[in-house]
Amino acid sequence: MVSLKEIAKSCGVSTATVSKALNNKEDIAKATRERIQKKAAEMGYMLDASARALRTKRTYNIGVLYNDTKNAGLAHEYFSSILESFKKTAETSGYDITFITHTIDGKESTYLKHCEYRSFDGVAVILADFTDPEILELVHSDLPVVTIDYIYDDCPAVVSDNTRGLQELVRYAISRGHRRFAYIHGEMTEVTRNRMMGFYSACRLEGIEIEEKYILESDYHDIEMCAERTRELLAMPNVPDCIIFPDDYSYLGALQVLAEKGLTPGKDISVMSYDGIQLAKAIGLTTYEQDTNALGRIACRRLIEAIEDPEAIVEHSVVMGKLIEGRTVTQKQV
Amino acid sequence: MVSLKEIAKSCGVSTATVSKALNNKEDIAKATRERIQKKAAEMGYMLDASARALRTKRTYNIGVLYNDTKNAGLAHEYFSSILESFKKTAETSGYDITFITHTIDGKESTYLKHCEYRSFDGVAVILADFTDPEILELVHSDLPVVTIDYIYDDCPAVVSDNTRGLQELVRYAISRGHRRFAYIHGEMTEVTRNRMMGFYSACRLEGIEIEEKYILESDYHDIEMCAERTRELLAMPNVPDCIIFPDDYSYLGALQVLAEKGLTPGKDISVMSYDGIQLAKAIGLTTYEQDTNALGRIACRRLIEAIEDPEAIVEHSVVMGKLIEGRTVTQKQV
DNA sequence: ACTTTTTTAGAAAACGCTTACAAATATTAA
DNA sequence: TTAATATTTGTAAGCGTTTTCTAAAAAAGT
Repeated sequence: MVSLKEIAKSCGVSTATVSKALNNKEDIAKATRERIQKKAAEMGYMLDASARALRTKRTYNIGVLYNDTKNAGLAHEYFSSILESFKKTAETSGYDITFITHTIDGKESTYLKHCEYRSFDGVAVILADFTDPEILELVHSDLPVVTIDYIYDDCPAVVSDNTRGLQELVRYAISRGHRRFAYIHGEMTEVTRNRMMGFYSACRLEGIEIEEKYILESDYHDIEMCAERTRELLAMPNVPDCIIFPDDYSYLGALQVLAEKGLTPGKDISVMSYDGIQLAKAIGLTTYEQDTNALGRIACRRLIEAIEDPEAIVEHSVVMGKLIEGRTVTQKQV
Repeated sequence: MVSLKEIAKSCGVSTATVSKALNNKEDIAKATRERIQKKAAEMGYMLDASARALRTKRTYNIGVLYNDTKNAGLAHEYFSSILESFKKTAETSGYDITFITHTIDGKESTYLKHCEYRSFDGVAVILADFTDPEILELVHSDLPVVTIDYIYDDCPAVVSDNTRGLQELVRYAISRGHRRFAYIHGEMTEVTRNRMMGFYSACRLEGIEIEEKYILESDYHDIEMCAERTRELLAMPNVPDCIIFPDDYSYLGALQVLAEKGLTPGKDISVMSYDGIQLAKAIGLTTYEQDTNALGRIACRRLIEAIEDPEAIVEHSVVMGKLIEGRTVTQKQV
């Protein structure tokens, strides 16, 4: 490719001058600047990211980490949708996105090492086992890090208001006359704990008793397991009148089971879930939509702030979602 | 970070020697090599990718391009699932994945420029408007490129056997007694053309007449539009007995419409679609599963071949899918 | 013991860029 | 006009690697 040197030669100036001209530095005459920029464009000049990075210690490259081993990874719409919005925001700020792995040169390594190798300016941890020592190491390094849906005290985080989400769902169902809830929740992560807090507190506030047997653990994004739990639930003597599922996607498992039993959601039984992915809207599922767009955007902004101003105060942002009123919660007569 | 120089000092050798030792070059004594490697590990040395790239012109970084403006982008399970498998393969071969954009430094640019800027070793074009001049420019540059589901003569490609896929679907439905087909297909891309070829040829071979009015154009991944087309179809005087939809996801739109009309798929009417995403399996949809795993893996292998051996012959691989027999195609009495 | 060959290590340049500092030129002040 | 100041350009070093070529040391042949 054509380099600074060639432009310098062609313009009869030094490479320093060319560099300054192309970077719009102030200590260069306007006429020269323009002449050089024009020439550079003509010659099809393109900056070499490696060379600049080597010199400036800035890569304008952000590492994105996810290690959702168990389930869907990228295929999880929640994740991909956050990533998409993160990427867009990064793009307009001049940053690129590279996936973090823990292999370097085909050899096993650690996340942190990989980040050092690539000299990422910062890192976003989006969907991960936040107790993984390798991730802890990364988070506690001096690299700027932002986490999504998990809070470490010392680094910026963007979280969804999971507690409020479940509160709203429960209150909505109560307002439509439901009293006997079941909650099939996801695996016991921080997110789940928050949701359960919302669930219990809303019930208590409304004076509703929760029988423990109606609280079942499943997994996020796991259609099979969710189907199984639903089957268990429906086999109980006193079937609840409203079931809350871990997420929209896993609800698809339940959908089948309900059909088998001849139950129509929104008529014979009420169901709600969480996420608000497109699929949910398509099938009219009542759910709580996470604002993945905001999550990605804000996370990216926070990270870039942290990168560009190391003294920036660590902030934890909470992003509100909204109830999507589908057709799966019946209006009961009182 | 600790650099070659510091290891050199600490070991009392030159940086050249350290470099050779760490790269397992032959012209270094085994004892020194081991001593240096040990020391490097102790000191927590990590290679600097920028420096190496600057010197060697190899970044071990692959650019991935998708520009699915209209619809889902990353959220498309077909895409994310290919990407996931591509990424895994790249990882084990020592390559990282970075998204290609057409902004550099926050300013509009072109895909090709961005690739030059980042010095990608190669590029994968996965989901894109393959007629976009910017993409053509990229593909016809001298960068190694692999395309997925689209073939340019002069660069390696991995494609799904779309023609065969539709043939199998049609033949399956025919074997179960269907004769009156409707096909709501996606927008007119190469993929769609291939699928239609499969559709028409299978019908012809089985001596089945296709009425043009039963062939409707919709979009991939567009629930709304698919619902609308389905509605149109169901309003026709002679409702077809088997409808083929663009893809599993958009079928969700049809699902609603069918329910409205009181039609149960697999009982009152038969439906099939394409992709074989998890969702389809969950709801028992008869579909043709694309082997996204193989698509991603093979694409990555081809690309790395092209990168590492510029003389490698250009190969186009076709990946077979398989029919997923769900519960949405009835068995008719003859 | 002396040459020849092989093995091992180092010196130095280069990759493309930025930047502190010095130098040259133009502008203004006195 | 001359000195002081402001503006513009250039010099050169350095970022962390790799690599070619040279040199020294060790091993092998005579």
